[in-house]
Amino acid sequence: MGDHTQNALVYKAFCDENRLLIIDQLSLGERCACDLLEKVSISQSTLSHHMGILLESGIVSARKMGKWTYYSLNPLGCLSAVDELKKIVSPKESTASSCVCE
Amino acid sequence: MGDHTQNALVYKAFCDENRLLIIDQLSLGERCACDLLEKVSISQSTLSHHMGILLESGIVSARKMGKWTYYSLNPLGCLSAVDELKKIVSPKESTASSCVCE
DNA sequence: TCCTCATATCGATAAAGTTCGATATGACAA
DNA sequence: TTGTCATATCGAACTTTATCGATATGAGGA
Repeated sequence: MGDHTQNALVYKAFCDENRLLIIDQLSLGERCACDLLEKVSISQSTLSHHMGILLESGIVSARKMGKWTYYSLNPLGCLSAVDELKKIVSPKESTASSCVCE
Repeated sequence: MGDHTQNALVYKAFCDENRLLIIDQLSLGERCACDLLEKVSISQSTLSHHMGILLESGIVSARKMGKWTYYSLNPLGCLSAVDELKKIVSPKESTASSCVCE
């Protein structure tokens, strides 16, 4: 089976409402932190914390340009998150039903 | 955009290693709680707690038969989790790039 | 009815996560 | 070099989550 430690990190991106709001914004295109800060009502340090988690999950990339940091969805990371989820929930061949109840 | 409160609940299913182990087992077929307990090294009360979260996320269903409870992946819930994730990370038409940095 | 067994719920504790204000860092501009 | 601005990091408060043992619930069997 897959790497649970890594997968747990990936799907952590999607289980906080503020991170889902941030992802909403990034799905509209690349955004700098100051833009995200305007759309989501959290402090600058909290935003930075969430961006760290999103980067760690691999679904977001960052690009630094002078003073600014631009964030965007990472197409490969997103594809991989969806594909892996598909695998996680897909029925698999089992050698035997292990249930011995009854 | 989607319902962030609900989505956060759905993806919570996938961001804990023990829940991913439980899902692994259920992807092999329906299992009763006693089977799951043998495969995942947690206490009975902890398992029950995780099963509650998995049921709430909609990706697992429960079926009671006498003393036993049988758990299985809910195909509709799983499909919906994958489809919704696809939507969440898919690029969307934006009326305008809001980034006004420089 | 009474006992046993499978699972859920309760109450407590410890670990992890979210949030903030304050401060550090590092880039550009004067 | 000095100041300003964008972002990251730190430290603390608070909330949520994971975990456990103990107990409750509820079904089946004796």
